[in-house]
Amino acid sequence: MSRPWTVVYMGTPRCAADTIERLMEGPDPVVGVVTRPDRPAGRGQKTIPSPVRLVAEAHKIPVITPEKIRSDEFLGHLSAWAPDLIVVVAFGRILPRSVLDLAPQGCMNVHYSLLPRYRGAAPMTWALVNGDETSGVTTMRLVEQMDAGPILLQEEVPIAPEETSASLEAKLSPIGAQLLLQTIRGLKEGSIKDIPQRKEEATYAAMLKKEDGEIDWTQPARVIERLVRAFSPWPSAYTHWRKQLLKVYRASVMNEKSQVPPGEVVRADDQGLWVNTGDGVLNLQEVQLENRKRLPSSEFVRGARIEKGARF
RNA sequence: CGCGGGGUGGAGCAGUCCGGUAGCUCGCAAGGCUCAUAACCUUGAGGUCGGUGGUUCAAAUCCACCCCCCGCAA
Repeated sequence: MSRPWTVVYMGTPRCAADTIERLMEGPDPVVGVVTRPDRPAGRGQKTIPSPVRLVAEAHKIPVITPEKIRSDEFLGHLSAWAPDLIVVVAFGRILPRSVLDLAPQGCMNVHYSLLPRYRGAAPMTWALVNGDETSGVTTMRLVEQMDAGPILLQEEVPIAPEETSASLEAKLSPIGAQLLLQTIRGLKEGSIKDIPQRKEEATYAAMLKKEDGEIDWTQPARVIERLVRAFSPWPSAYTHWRKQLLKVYRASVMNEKSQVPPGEVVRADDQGLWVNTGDGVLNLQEVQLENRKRLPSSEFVRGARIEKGARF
């Protein structure tokens, strides 16, 4: 096999952290890491380092957290590291031409969808919202246009019936890491060739907005159930009850119809919280009222004194 | 100093404003009923009301500080 490639890694969240750990088990040394600056997070604006930063520091790899991607300072750092290859996983920033062209082997990206479908920030979530039966992971070369570069390798992964964004991410993350190693190996061997994306088949997975999680009770039960799964655990599907936010973490479609208006409680007992929708009854199985703990709905019902006829 | 809500038998909650017998829906135990049951009836056990200090004849309740949990925001 040919000589190792030095790699600079860019990424931020949990799945990117898992991936760099796997990458470091491979033959190619990670010589530098770029991640988002520590941000105030959680209550009391405590500053939290990104998951990728924690991993990098634990392995004593140099880390930079540039505020500006388009700066000479940033380019200077990258050049000093002189990477053969730049790997980008869920970094959350668009890279300029100058960065894309910096490494001899270019920039490679791991994306959690079967491109060209679901280009963009939240591919797994939107695949679940749409009720897709499969998702997947793609490695590709980065180009200036977001997620539009040539595909290197791709692996399809089935979506389980009760899949949530959290479970799908946990599933795709190691597969992506594996695919990344495989891609690098293949590129060295010359066994992989670029496959241009069919841009006419491209779809876009927009960044999630909180309001996207608001439940429209006139929708079919199965559509709402998918929304609940897709937005679990973040940003979560929600509705309102007595002027308070009620998050819904788990729901299941009941084989039952009701004549009451959509959003009305059909039944509330130790079997859960049954609510009518546009086309049938949905059982909210796990909920969380504002300021309270996340609970099985049977327990929520006990304390909240919510009854048949209540409206969301 | 980002904003806000909460901690009450094993679970989920009410009671706190206006201090005075520890309450609700469940769970648990025993007994009853029943062909039978996760159903129903009766009875019972189980609590230093997050902690410490203060005010008071008297504190779950009022005051001060501390610990823990959560929603918003990011």
